[in-house]
Amino acid sequence: MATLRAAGCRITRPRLAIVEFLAGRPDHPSARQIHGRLSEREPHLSIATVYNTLSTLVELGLVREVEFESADNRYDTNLAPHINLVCILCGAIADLDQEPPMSAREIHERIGFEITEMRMEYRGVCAACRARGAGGGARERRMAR
Amino acid sequence: MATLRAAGCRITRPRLAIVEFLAGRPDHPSARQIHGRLSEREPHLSIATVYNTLSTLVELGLVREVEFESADNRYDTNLAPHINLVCILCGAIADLDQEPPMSAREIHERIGFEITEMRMEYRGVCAACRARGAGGGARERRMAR
DNA sequence: ATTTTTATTTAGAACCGTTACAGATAACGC
DNA sequence: GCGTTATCTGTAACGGTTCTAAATAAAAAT
Repeated sequence: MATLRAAGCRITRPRLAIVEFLAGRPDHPSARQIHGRLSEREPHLSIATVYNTLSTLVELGLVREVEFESADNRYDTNLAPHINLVCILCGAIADLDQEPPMSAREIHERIGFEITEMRMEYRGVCAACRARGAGGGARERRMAR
Repeated sequence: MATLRAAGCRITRPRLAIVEFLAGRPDHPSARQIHGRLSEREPHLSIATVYNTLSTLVELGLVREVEFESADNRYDTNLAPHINLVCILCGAIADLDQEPPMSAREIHERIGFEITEMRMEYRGVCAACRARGAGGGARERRMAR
């Protein structure tokens, strides 16, 4: 919020709602999820505003946009290096703090590629879904998308 | 090709063209790139056929579909664990063989998450683009998408 | 306080990669 | 060759995201 103000952004009702919503969640909600949830108390909130706000948050470095296969983009407030554990059954995304397997500096020295962003993603079945006895049928997998 | 036949798939002209095209490329072409290139000699090749064929190749485990941010999906014939180096200027994608930072077994033991797929992606500027003196302007970056 | 400025919001259309569909085509088994 | 049916083609539909123009409201100026 302070960062927004410092950047010369106006503090508006939709922005407050979206930032508050993001602050209270450890998972990685999608634009659609944010819009769906907030619509209950902000009936006129436009999906375009959600995208606009997320985009300024990304520009300010407060949030990271992450694209997943066959699913909506997710918005991640954990900016430290970590692995995204994506459950292919329920769609939940959890973080696992972990350094990347090769540092940006090492890659730069070895092949001259200059890293600006690193990402690690593991897909599979989360503990909850396994406990629930979900065998991993195609139907459930489709549902999670 | 043998795998296709073994799976009971018919060997058709479009399939031959697409498999041959993929075999001769170390990069990760997108469906659109494949279609664009092959259209020169196969003028009636439909984009739908490219997607269909890629999808069966993925099912047979011959190719991996990889989704990238702000870009078409790419189809990767390197099935070993590796890092994808994505150039944000020219869009090139290179592989860097590298074991993942934490094994599937270790994650399973620690938090009960069962891995089916791992992915590592580093984004940045490739050596060629840096040599070319591309400062990294917003215009070039937009072009690469 | 009121007015002015202009960033932001809204609703809806446009966009674009991908997928679904229906009819036409052509591999493969006989 | 012939028939069966998987596959292909062209096009429409889909869905998440982005764009646009008009309306609104936050902050600055008066």
